[in-house]
Amino acid sequence: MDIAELAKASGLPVSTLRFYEEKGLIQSSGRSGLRRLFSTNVIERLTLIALGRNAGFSLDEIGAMFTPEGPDINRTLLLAKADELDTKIKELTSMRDGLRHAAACKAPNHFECPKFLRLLHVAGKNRVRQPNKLKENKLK
Amino acid sequence: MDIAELAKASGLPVSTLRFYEEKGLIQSSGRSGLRRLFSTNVIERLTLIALGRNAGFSLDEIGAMFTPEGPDINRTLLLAKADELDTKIKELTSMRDGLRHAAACKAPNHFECPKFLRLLHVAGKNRVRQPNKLKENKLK
DNA sequence: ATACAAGTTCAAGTCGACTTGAAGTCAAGC
DNA sequence: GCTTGACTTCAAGTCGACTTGAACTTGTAT
Repeated sequence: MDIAELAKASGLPVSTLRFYEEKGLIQSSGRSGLRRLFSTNVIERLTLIALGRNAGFSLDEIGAMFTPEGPDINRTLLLAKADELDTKIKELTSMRDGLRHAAACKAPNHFECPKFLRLLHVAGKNRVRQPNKLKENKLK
Repeated sequence: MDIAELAKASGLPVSTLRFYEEKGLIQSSGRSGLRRLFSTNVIERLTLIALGRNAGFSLDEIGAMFTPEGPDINRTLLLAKADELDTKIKELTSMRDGLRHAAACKAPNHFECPKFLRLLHVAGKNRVRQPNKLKENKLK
């Protein structure tokens, strides 16, 4: 399929697809004239990239998980990333509970509520920078 | 306390603290000459900001959760954010399972493994941009 | 043959979240 | 009274992840 079809199928702008190809995250299976041709499996790959981004991994990190540079360097990396996710899941869970509690709490301000403060101190490590919202493109 | 102490206590660079103050995310309780003075409760606030960032919220979103602009606009917002987190937690969980499986799987490549593909398709929405790692500053 | 929509390249621009640099202020120690 | 070091402001720079624009090529449709 051509780049427009892939864009449609993946929900990503063509500019992003070209950008990802340049970065080596996906590859076109050939050209018809100038035009890139993609096989359908890149859709899966794009989904995986989206998942990784959503999980907070950078494009470079995602790229590293794809390419099997060594024998099982990759395997180790994947497990390390899975562990990172475990940590993050715990953090998000306390954050979520904290928000729910904050919304329900009677205390004049949350910093006076002991329950909130407890939640707040449970998490309190492993901070990661991460800005920028995607502007409305759903995959699938 | 002065800005250097706060930096030490929070693990954040002073440049970040000034930046956050400019953005209205924290406030100094006064000045001694030119120098900002902070009360210790900003540490809690900074922890909260860190948590929010880690959860994928932008500084503006975090700011919105703090300021009680209306009567219970805030409450609604907090609950909405909590729901976003629920979604994200589910996604991260499948991602984590996917990674663990991928690390263990015998299939020649993961796209040929049905279990992996199933996991892959379970999540597949709600993508969010988010780059940039923090360069080693632990809070607390 | 000719237009045109959709593809292409490459350079430059944008956005959020900070960081860095230049230039100035000021209390404390010599 | 002068240096020093920690603070200050304000403008500009950086980084990742894309997006946009200008200029060019090409396969179909008239």
